[in-house]
Amino acid sequence: MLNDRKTKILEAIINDYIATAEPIGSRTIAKKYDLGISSATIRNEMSDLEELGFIIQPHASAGRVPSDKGYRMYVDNLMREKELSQEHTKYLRDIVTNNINHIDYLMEHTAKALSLLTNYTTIVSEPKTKYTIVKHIQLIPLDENTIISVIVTDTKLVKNHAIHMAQVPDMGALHALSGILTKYLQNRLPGQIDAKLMQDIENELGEHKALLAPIIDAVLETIIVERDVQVYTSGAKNILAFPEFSDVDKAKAIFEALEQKQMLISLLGDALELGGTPLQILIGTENTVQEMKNCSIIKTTYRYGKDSYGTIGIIGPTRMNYVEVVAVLNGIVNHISNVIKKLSGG
Amino acid sequence: MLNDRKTKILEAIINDYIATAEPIGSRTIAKKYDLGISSATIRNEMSDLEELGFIIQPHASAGRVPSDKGYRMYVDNLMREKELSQEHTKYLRDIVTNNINHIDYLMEHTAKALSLLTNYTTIVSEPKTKYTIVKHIQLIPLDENTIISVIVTDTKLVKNHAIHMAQVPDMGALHALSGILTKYLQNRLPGQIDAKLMQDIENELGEHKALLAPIIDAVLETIIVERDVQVYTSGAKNILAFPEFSDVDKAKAIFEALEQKQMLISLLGDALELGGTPLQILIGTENTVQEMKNCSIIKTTYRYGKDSYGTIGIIGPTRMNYVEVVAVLNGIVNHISNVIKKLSGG
DNA sequence: CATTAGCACTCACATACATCGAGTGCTAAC
DNA sequence: GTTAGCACTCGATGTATGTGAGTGCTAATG
Repeated sequence: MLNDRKTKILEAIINDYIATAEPIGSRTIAKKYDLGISSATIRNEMSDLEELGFIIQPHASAGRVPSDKGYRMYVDNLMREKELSQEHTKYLRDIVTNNINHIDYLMEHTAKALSLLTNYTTIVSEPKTKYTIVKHIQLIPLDENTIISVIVTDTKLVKNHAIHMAQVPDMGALHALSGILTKYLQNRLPGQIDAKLMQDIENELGEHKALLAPIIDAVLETIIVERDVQVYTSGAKNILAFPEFSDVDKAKAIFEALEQKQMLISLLGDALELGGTPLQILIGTENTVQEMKNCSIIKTTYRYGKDSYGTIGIIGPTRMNYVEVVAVLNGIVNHISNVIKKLSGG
Repeated sequence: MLNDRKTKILEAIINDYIATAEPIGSRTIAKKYDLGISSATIRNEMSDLEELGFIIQPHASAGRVPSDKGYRMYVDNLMREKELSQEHTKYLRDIVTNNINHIDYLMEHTAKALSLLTNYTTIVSEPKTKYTIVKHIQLIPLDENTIISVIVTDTKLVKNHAIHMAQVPDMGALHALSGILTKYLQNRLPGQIDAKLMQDIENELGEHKALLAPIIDAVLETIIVERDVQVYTSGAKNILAFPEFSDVDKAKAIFEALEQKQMLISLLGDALELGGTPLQILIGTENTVQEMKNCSIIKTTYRYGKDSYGTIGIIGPTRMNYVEVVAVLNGIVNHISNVIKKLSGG
């Protein structure tokens, strides 16, 4: 651990660098922060801090810049948590309450709001449960040769598929078929849909057994959630505002990464496994994505109903405003969890 | 109209500039294109072309660059349409056939495919009809105090809303209620939902009349399509690859514009009114968005079922490859219309 | 008389070089 | 242990100069 004075100096460097993106020199610290010591003393301390790996000198005659290790120290020990302002709290709560019933709107607006408040890039992943199960299947006629299958899961996920056929059964038959399908497929895990079950359904469907295959496909597609975890991104353009990405090539690398859904998913990590753990901060090379080695990501999981978790992450340069982002993230996650709890009773 | 030689020179300048983004000089043309005239003659002709406004000299000792008027001439008179390669045709057709039943996947994958093929930015707007009408309303129980309302429209749009209540009616009641709601609200335009109709429904709903308000809200939200025209964007990062945007500030301006949904919608225009018209090309300042004055947009409408149209636009620098983009756009639009026609028989 | 060779001229861009200043490390004095 | 002082480093900035692609104009040419 560092002595008090070194700590203060490191903190000063980090705060200044977060604000200005310019290397900080000893004289600047001496003038700006009233530590009661001269620039020469600060120079000595900075030399030590560099030897310890907390700060880096970009070139011989420049000031110092925090290293990943420096930020890590800051985040773990120096940073004080901040309360979100009343105004922002209200803003986020309104977003959540207005959109809580539409998971897609909620995610879209949440992502947008967070990137607006923080001026960084936000990614949000759809909530998932370990095992999604079907609660209800409904067949709805659309026209002479199309029916829509609507599948509702326990996670309020509603998926619909169009099924084309020569002649659509009448309303009554469709309703009966919906009942049969729901009865057999309700509460099943994918592994439990076996040949015997299929045979049973087919028998009961009778003349309409041609419907079975497309429905089963639709059900499997719906409950095997990995199939399409939605990820929402917002505020990618904010990247361009930071001097560290004023080189177009660097900016381009980040943008390419951000358009790769698979990369985003792995960056956010598995919300289910992270479910319980608190907010996480990955600094620079601590995340494994090569293109993101100059970025930090702060992420946390939110609870959206029983056993259902999603992840929200905010990406910015390593010199991002950790305090602010942590406050905003904690705020939004609490709002979502609270509103959901109030609605569903747990 | 220009004489043959001027035309050839203008064409050479435009082709070269599209390929290289560098101003073209008279010597370059003389060497590269075998026009049988010397650079001096070309200089004279270029001087005329500049006077006529088709090309511009960025500064006194530079070559020439096409003006918006030059591109307009090229697009209207010089450009030859190109067939899309077999490989790309197949690629696009597969995208369409694999996703045709999921309008959201279709749009997402179409946008992605187009930006991949063209290396420009793609925006796609959801198909709409002038008047969306409700075909079916279904209430589905989710848990003790939540039901899901599923609203299916004639455009295969399926929207769902969660409705929270103290005590959810049983399955049978929900089914009956679905029938009543469908009966009254089916085939209505928003303007036709008046006080009298509401009263009729309320009477028939009896003890469940508390359901009416949220359902009506959901229906209105669904059929008043302006409420949320979805717009999908893909390949924004491609902007960064063009030297005309190597200045980060210019790139940033474009990105900000691209994140404004309202701007995109107005840029694409009203698909319904454009429905019949062929592909459109807006060059540079011909579009009204200030930030896009160095960009061209090529857009066209696709037909997604009866009276249902959406728009696809591709945005690039004014020196974009018009020939290629036109071929790709015509290709995808035909695929979508054809597949839809085959499926729905009209 | 349209075309072209030739030439002086222009101007963005690159290169070289001097200067400046923020910042450092080291030493010696306090 | 702290600090004043100083020589030193090196990126950034400014200035001069050269280079080359490109032009417009003029006079010669078939």
